[in-house]
Amino acid sequence: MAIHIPRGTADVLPGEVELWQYIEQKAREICKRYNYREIRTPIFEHTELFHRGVGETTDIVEKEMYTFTDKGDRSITLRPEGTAAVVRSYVENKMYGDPNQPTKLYYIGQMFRYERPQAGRMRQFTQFGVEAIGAHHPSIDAETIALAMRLYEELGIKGLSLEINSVGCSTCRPIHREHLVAHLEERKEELCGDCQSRLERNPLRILDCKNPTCKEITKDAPNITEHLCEDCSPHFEAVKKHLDQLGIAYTVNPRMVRGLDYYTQTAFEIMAEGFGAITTICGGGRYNGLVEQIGGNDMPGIGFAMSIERVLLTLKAQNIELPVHTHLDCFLIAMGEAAEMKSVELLDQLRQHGFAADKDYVGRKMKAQLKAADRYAARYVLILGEDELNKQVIVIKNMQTGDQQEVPFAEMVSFLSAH
RNA sequence: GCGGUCGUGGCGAAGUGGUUAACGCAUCGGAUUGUGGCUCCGACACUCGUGGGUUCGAUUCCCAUCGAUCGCCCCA
Repeated sequence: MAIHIPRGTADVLPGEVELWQYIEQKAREICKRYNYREIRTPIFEHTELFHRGVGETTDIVEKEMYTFTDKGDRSITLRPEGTAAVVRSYVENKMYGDPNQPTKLYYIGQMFRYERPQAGRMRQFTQFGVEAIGAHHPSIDAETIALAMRLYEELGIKGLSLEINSVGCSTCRPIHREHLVAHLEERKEELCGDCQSRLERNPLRILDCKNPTCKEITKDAPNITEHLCEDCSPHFEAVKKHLDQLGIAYTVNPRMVRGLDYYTQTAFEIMAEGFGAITTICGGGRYNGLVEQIGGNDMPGIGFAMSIERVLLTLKAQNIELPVHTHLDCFLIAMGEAAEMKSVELLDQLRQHGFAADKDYVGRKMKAQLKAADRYAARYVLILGEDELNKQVIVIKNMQTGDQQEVPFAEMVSFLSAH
């Protein structure tokens, strides 16, 4: 029996991988312009990192992690997200000591979460993420949001919408939490089962529940934005002003609560019209307590992550063709054994001069070889038979025009370079 | 973790409790001894997801399982 790919994973095959490369290249480009530099951290980390970083009560930590014990009896976890690891590295490598602050980093890499797969949700998926650590200024909040939005725009994605919120900080959140719990306690019995348990553990999340009854109950519940403290409130206002200045449209969604515990103040999501039930293609926010949580000093940070898979699904749903071209410059056809021998030398020459070139390896007839050249979208077919070999020339055929001419071996490369 | 739909050649897709399981695309060959994209002809290939059950007989019916896919939850 054949062995099957594990559930929730996918092979990226030639034909599609070019799209990945294009998006990754675009992401790297834009990061360069915004002065973010790449960081590569391990695929696995000590489990403890995510417990402390992401939060004990989150779904990710509670039920979605790939955790195992290694041969040294360490608890290891395949990273479910990128931020905790980047922050760990920031602290471990003392990046706060670098005079260039904030530390602006980006990553592109595989993440792992044990979930039921569906459109846009895989067990192994790829995130492009950005982190700016060491600055509290609202302009950096706006900048990270802008970076994501500009990338989508440059890829041609339409129907983008940005939702923002402030989830407060350790000063204002407890106050809001009190108000919220007091409001919800009155109708506790009517809440859905999930929300009843959330009431004690993470009441903020009830605001985000999709259950109609819960929605009704939370309709006039106090919003966090009403309780923002003297630090958070002006910060949020300033972030909005900066977005206005950048001409980036947004809506404030006071109900948006992100599912990772480390978020403080700014939280945002970018949605796109597209595929299936999932519309969020980017999520992020500020995490001012995280560096300390992971053992560093008191440093603020902000970042986002987007799934390349979801970007691809969105592009596909919107019928957007990325400008990726796969073609061959030259396809060599040799007739007869002597010509075949010479042709491998010529083929190697072409490759050394930078041409993408190939030949037939399975003994096809000339007609079939021309068809193969067509399939490879070859610009030129080079034909070498007995006659040509004797005359030390090769026939170069332009596949678009059909024109062909004999060119001496010595002039083959310069002829092709000139065309 | 819960629910819906679905598993037949490389791909797409019919179909039946009973000898050789349609067809289309693709591939290879020929028409056209060394010239592609069109046309015609021919050829090739299938454990009918896996395991078990019912039956004289199962790809078909039943059960289980695995997988795919979509949705819920959650998230990117």
